[in-house]
Amino acid sequence: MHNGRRKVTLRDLAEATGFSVNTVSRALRGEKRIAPETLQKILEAQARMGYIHNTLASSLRRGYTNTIAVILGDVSNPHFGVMMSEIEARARARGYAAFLQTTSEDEALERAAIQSAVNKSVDGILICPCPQSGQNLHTLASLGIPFVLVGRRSAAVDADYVICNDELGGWQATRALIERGHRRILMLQGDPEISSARERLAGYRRALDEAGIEYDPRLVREGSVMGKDNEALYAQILSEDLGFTAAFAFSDLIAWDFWRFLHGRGIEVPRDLSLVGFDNIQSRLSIPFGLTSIRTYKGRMSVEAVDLLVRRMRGEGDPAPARVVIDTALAPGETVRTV
Amino acid sequence: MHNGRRKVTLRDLAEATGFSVNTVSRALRGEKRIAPETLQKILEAQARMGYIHNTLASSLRRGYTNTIAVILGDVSNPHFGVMMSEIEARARARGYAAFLQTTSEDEALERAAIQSAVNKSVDGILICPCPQSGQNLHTLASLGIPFVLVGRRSAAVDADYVICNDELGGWQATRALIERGHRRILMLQGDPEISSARERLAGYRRALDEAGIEYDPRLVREGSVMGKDNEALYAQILSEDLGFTAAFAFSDLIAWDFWRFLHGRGIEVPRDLSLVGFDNIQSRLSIPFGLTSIRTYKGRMSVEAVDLLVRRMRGEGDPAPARVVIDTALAPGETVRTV
DNA sequence: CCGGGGGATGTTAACGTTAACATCCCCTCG
DNA sequence: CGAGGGGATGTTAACGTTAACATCCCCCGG
Repeated sequence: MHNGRRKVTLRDLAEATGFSVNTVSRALRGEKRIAPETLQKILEAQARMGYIHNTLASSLRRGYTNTIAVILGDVSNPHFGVMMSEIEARARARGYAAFLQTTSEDEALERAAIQSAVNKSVDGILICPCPQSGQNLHTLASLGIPFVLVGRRSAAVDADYVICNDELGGWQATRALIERGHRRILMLQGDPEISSARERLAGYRRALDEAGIEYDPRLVREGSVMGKDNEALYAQILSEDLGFTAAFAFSDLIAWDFWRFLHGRGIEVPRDLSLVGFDNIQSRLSIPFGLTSIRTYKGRMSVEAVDLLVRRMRGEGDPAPARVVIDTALAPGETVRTV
Repeated sequence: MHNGRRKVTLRDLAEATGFSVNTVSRALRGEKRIAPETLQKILEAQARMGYIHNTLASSLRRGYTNTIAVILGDVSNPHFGVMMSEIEARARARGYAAFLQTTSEDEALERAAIQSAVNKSVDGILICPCPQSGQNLHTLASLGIPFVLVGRRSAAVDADYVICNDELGGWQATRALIERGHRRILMLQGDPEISSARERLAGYRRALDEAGIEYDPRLVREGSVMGKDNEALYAQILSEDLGFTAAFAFSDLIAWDFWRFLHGRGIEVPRDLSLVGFDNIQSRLSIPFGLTSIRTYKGRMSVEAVDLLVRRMRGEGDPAPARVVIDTALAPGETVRTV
């Protein structure tokens, strides 16, 4: 039992073993030119004295940290929770620690998160940009630190990105409803400031076009990405008598919110309204009454994003921005009814 | 636009403005004894040259990092996702960055996570100990770095903890079933190596006792905490003809797994079996067919845990270990049927 | 027998910041 | 008018590690 009073440093080990600080450092890092018995003495002293390597000092001297920052909106959303989990695992496998920062989809918090990551000298950043993040990304790009956009892209910077095929997903969701006879489909679009919201809408429109259904802009409604405080919006929508028989929500979270709201008004899913979400966050939670959704391959996206970032940090690979788009798939559930 | 070629340091600012490094440092930190025009010149140079404060060097010199590590099993579980989100927000409000590390409920990964956190000189640690983590906690305690257990406690160390009242939760869940006429209640206990599993079982037994129902150990089954690979267990349980009409699962995640398994065997919830989970992860996802569960107050737990840790890091407060237990509540759902 | 090569270790400086201490100057008060 | 005080700034060393370079010694080959 050590009385954690003062930290044990390389110098302490050096004094205890009679070797120089440098020799101790090299021994602990596993360099070759060390006599076996020297190594043994040093390792023994390390264990006995409870030496702990100081990554701060090491990183300062070496100039890199083997750490990446992961900047996401909100890990309380299982979609991001799973993404974080997968990213962390992949990063660890590639020798990097992953540092989570959350933005609550707020531009100022995102700016602070980037700032903090850069201050900490992370070697690279994975970021799912929040709405209005153009300036932040612009700043980030000017810093010269490698970064990869995950889940959303941005017109503000010509940067690497790894996203799912949102246009396809939007098409698949809408198509699933059209095939069951729906022709007036509400779209809870989320925030059109983010690319995935715009592209899912594009897929929605393409599906309508292909089916010869006229696009009605009154059926497309914007809302907050995190789904907070959307009740007024839902009430407004119901009051307008738009005649829709189905809804496609930007995310499962928003779909649940809407579902709960409808239930409170006596409107049942799928009896009175069919519903499709996005992200398939119930992949693990899947239950017999599951929400029909669009599956995104979070594991593949995470691996691609981490590996791409690792290549950038190492200066390997094609210098042109990589654009990785991973197709989505329909995740059948029980919330779509034939009309 | 700067060509991020080389980092701009205090020395560069000093040379550019003609002041000493120390003056620049003090100016940027907002110390008082700085002439207004000096401050202005320095701030201008900072903006112009794109100076970025190096937290590594600063922390090394100052001896603290204003960072805490949060060590959890698995953020892909919304329960932990929400906890992380709440902890991060509270930590930020108290002036600390929160660093997430995940263990996958594995003792070796937990050890690595603690090691990594300590290497990074975090000022404190919040940890939800995995099964078999006794030795890890013991090591951690010997290091003298402040830490607080969150969500689970441990017999291995007499440390601060903030947990929910698992015994009460277990009682509430079981009681809810008993009140609806159930007398043979399966308990999917999870891993009895963790305190919450043991205490929820204690609550289960107390509820049975109070109702005069005999305890049948065959109805209590252990399983993996993360719920992975429990299918064989579920099959085994069904094959035993135990005559239970209800089940109480260690967590919502395990409840969902079991539910899905049952559905695959043609057994419907709640028609054929009533089901109660724990954690109420659907608080946000709540739907008309929601799982009956036990609500844990994750926001309060997070605030208590962070605030307690902050007190420890500052050396304030009662030196005796704090034991914070926050009561749970029944979260009514649709998965309990009267028999 | 001597030069050279290479393995083992030591010496020194540097990473970028901060804190303690020193200095300088000007203004005020006795 | 001189001592003293305090504001503004500079000098120096240190945080703990690592890398470049230097040194020493032993052994081998010519």
